[in-house]
Amino acid sequence: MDKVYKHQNVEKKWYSLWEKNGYFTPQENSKVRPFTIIMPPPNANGSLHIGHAMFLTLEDLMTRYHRMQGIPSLWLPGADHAGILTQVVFERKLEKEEGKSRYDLGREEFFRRCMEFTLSNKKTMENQMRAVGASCDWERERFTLDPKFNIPIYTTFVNLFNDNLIYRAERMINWCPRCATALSDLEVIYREQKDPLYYLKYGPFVLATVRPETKFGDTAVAVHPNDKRYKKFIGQEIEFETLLGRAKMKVIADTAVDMKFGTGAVKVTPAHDPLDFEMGQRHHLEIRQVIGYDGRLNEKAGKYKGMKVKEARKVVAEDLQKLGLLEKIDENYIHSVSICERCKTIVEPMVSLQWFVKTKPLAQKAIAAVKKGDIKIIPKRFEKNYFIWMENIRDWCISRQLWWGHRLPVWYCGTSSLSPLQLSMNPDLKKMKNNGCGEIIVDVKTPSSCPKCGNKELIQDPDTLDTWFSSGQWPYTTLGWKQNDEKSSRDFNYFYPTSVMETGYEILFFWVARMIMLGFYSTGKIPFTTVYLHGLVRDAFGEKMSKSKGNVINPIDIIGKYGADSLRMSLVYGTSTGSDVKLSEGKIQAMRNFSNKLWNIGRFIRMNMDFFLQKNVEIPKNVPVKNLNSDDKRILLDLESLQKKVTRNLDSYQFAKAAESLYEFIWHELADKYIESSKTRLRENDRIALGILRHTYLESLKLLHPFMPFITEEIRSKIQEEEKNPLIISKWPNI
RNA sequence: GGACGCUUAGCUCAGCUGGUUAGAGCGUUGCGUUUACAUCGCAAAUGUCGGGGGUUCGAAUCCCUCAGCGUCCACCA
Repeated sequence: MDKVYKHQNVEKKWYSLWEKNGYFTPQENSKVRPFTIIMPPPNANGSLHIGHAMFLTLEDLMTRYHRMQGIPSLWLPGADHAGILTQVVFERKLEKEEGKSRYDLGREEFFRRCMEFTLSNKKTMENQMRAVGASCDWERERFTLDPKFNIPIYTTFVNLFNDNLIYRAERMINWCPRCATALSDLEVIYREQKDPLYYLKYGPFVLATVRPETKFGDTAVAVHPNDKRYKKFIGQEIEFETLLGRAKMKVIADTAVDMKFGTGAVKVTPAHDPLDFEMGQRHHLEIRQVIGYDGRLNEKAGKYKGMKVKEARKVVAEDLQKLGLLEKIDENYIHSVSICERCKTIVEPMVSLQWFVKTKPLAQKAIAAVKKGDIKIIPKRFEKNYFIWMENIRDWCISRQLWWGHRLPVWYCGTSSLSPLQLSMNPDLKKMKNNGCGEIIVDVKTPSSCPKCGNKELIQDPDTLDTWFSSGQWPYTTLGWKQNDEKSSRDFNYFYPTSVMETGYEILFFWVARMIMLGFYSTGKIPFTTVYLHGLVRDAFGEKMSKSKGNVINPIDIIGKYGADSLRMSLVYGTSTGSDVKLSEGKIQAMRNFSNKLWNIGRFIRMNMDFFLQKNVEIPKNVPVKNLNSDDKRILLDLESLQKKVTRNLDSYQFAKAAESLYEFIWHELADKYIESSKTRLRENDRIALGILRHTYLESLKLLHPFMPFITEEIRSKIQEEEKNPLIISKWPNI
């Protein structure tokens, strides 16, 4: 054995041995309830980052622990096509490397290239997951955009539609002009910034707005019904000067108006503001769209047509000033603007015909499942977040004008049913002659003809589904729901509902909440019984890791330098559930040192075993029961309490505590104390000392194996030749 | 605006249901190489446990309050 542990020589060797021997594939046993984790599928548009290493470590740890307990344990790996994110990443790459846009390639070619890109990333990531030591069942590996998932995903869509839980409607949505798609509320983030607040003269009123460029879409002025200042105007029509000549506008009263803000009177632009849209609905106001989907003003803005929003804002304000219609500007107004989560472009609220999931009825059951305790969220404090969000949930816009994703299972008979947006974005469809009756067909299978008029030339909705609509069904689609083959239904019946959903707290709403809603809806069962949430991995100073800050710790580099075991241990040790983890190279080094300590204990034992062999002293295979001295008794007692502690901690998801106890025991009890005190005894060929030492060490290796699988496997093979089974399938101590 | 979390040694954090001199790792300082390991061992130093108030025989630990930091949610023109 080398003086220093060299992970480079051992990690690959053990991984391929485990994989080749099929240890990752559970042996089904109808008498035992399995342990199942569905891996949160990493987005296949880059390579493995430290966040992935985090969940891989935790999930592997749980899987290995249960596997060693003799429970059929399935950890099902996968990859996510990650709709909008991958499209954005790939579009950037295309622009950078070839100077092309997606429109240059055309839809089919773009999809094909994007698939090529995704599959190649996916392959890289799979090997990187192997390097971390992930003992997942590759035979059951899944990919969200695999065509075989079309049927289950479409089935859910069709069922929801038939139950009136999916509907198509013209609603206010978030529009990203850069990505050219609608976004759900969750895909929008807010950024605080300072913008001028303009006070505009509207006849007898002065109105405050940050968006003078939308004034061409104004269809009313609103005041609070109790506002004494404006009471006399309510219900009247005022006439006043504008940039495009004289205009008339109704004055409405609505309680949504805050009397204390600005002048207490507000311009109402139903087409471009969510609050105004709602007011518009209540007062039956015209929705006058003045900003196009390209982020530019349209013909309704007269001479300002074609200007981008930002430019128009400036010019309009200047022109208003010239005409004396601008009373004042508050330059220090701070408010939050909504931006696209993926490309950081400012999002335009727009009224658009899209598809929505009616979430309230789905949320009720999902809330109840957690309230009743059928699903447990760890740490518990996140339950409150979950409840608050679920109780205030809004309908979910699931149609995207992207090319990368699942097409909607919706067909139109003729072009008349397509939305104006879809027609403008798809020139081919616009060119088509409208030769249908307008029927809308929602079906799992592509319909051959219109059931109403028999037309055979149906048009599939060009939109794609929100990526979370498919990943929200991940726990049951991966296990073969609606796959109609024997193995799939066996898997579904045996492994579903799954045991633990382990993921980052940042996707509790995006993903976990939707899985609970859709899982319940589609299968009538909860998708998992426990949700375990881990924190974000940050740098040593608590800063978020990012390429621009240069503080990124790349797990693959770390594995090359210190080994996967050190990385894994450093992601578990000294952390607390659901809290962010601070990681530094120093911490990883500390764990590498621990690996080396562990290695040298093994080396010390091996060395003594060799001395015994040379001297023809029999090496004890079992723990001697007689003639134990106080050191022996003490270490055995400590070992027993360690076994209990680690088991208890793992059962209660206290992984850090388990790791810390192991570290403490192995280094400071076994190495520092027991080994030191046994040295003289070993020199005198004391078989008891070697027997206890070896036994204690081998038992510790078992307990440590889920945390540090490679080194434990390697050392055990060196000091326990008589055992043919590797540690990965060894028996966890019965306590 | 609402919710949640954090504030304990130079740094990163344990201290759960209140009870002897407040702990660990890293770092610092001193000493050390006998059958493993210098990626090591032994030893030492360092804290009015964010401020204030309360409950209690007793509080880092429970309650109230203030402050700072962080995160999430929300349609503040």
